[in-house]
Amino acid sequence: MTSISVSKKRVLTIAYKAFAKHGYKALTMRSLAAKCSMTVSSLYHHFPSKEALYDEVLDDIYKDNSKYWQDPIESKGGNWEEQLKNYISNFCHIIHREPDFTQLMKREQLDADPKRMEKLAASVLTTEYIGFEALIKKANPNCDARIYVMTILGMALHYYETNQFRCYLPDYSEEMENPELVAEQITNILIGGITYRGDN
Amino acid sequence: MTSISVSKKRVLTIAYKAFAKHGYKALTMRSLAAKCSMTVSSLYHHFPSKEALYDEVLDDIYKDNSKYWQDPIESKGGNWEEQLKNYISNFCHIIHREPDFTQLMKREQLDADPKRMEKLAASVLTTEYIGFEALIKKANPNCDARIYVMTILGMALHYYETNQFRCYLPDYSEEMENPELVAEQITNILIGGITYRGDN
DNA sequence: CTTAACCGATCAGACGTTCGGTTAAATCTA
DNA sequence: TAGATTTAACCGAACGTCTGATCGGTTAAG
Repeated sequence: MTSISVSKKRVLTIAYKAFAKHGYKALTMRSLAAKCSMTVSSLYHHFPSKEALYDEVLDDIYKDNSKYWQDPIESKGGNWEEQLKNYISNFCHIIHREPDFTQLMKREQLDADPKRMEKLAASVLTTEYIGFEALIKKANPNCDARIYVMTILGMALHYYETNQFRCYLPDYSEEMENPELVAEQITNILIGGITYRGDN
Repeated sequence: MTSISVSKKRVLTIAYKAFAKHGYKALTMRSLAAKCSMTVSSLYHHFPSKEALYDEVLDDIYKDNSKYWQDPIESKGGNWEEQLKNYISNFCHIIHREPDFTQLMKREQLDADPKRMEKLAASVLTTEYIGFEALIKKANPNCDARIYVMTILGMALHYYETNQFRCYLPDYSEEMENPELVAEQITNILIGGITYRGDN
């Protein structure tokens, strides 16, 4: 079991960002090679094909990013309000810090290749999903937790997915990117609805 | 001022769905021509270039879809709870009915061309955005309405953006696609938080 | 002397685009 | 109204370029 070479790891890192930015089809092996300061043939020394390279990128980031979600909800104790607050705050910080991940996942969803969808669901989102669903059920055992989970995650995800064009909307300001602020607004809604005022 | 020809309109309709499904780069003029049952040269009779064709598609759907959002929030009267309920229900029905629109807009956001972002913000979302922001401010004058609007719209948008892979998650069922059900769950959260029970 | 890493040159096919036609309906003119 | 001319819609064949991929090398470390 030989460990992964340094330069191969470097290609994977650069390809990760490039695929996220341009998409699979729009990123060519030539432009990727240029970004890596090597030739196309060198890329093919490390990877048998463009698709295999892309798959390795996905495997890599699924492995890297799954650990973010492993932070167990129960670990810090507290009632469900505090656990929810921590969870949302953590979630907002991660997707704010890792825009490439969010972008690439969204491209995956749009292209919707069945095999890759299955992989995505199995590797990243089931652990993430199940833990958060349990928390929701604790807060409200009678709700449809499947729908609650997806819509709630969508609050943060969609918010940061629109950061490229949000600046064209009225009343934009820099502070709107602050994950702590966003997490607080979302948590307020989740705890008491849109009329809720955080300082009770 | 000659009106648009039938076959050109037909191309625009087919291209709309195809661009939404595959993205700009992945959809070739040859495959589009095949979908339209014509040759590539015939496409170039109607449009000067692929990019011009794509721009016309965008102009077309911006015009077509902006009327959906014109349904004024105030029109049906009622307090803010009822207006919110109507708004969310309408929103969920639209994005459930028009998956191509949601998909293409998401691709636009990912590619994030500045000029197209500006156009998107100006043509579709400002009217939509301003009306909904006013409703949010009516419900809670002290909240950060800019963040509330984006996160709340994200609940429905992200939910239906994930419909291609949601079926791989645990406990999936067909009824989860029903826009009336989804709208109800979202409205419950917005009115009273995740612990709220609709039947008060 | 094996091996990993890299390179330049090159391939076949796909790509956006152009060109010179053909057809049939619409419009104009005698 | 009959014939001439224009126009919109379409097509097949080709152009130059870009694309993913291959091949036969070179270099340097183990």
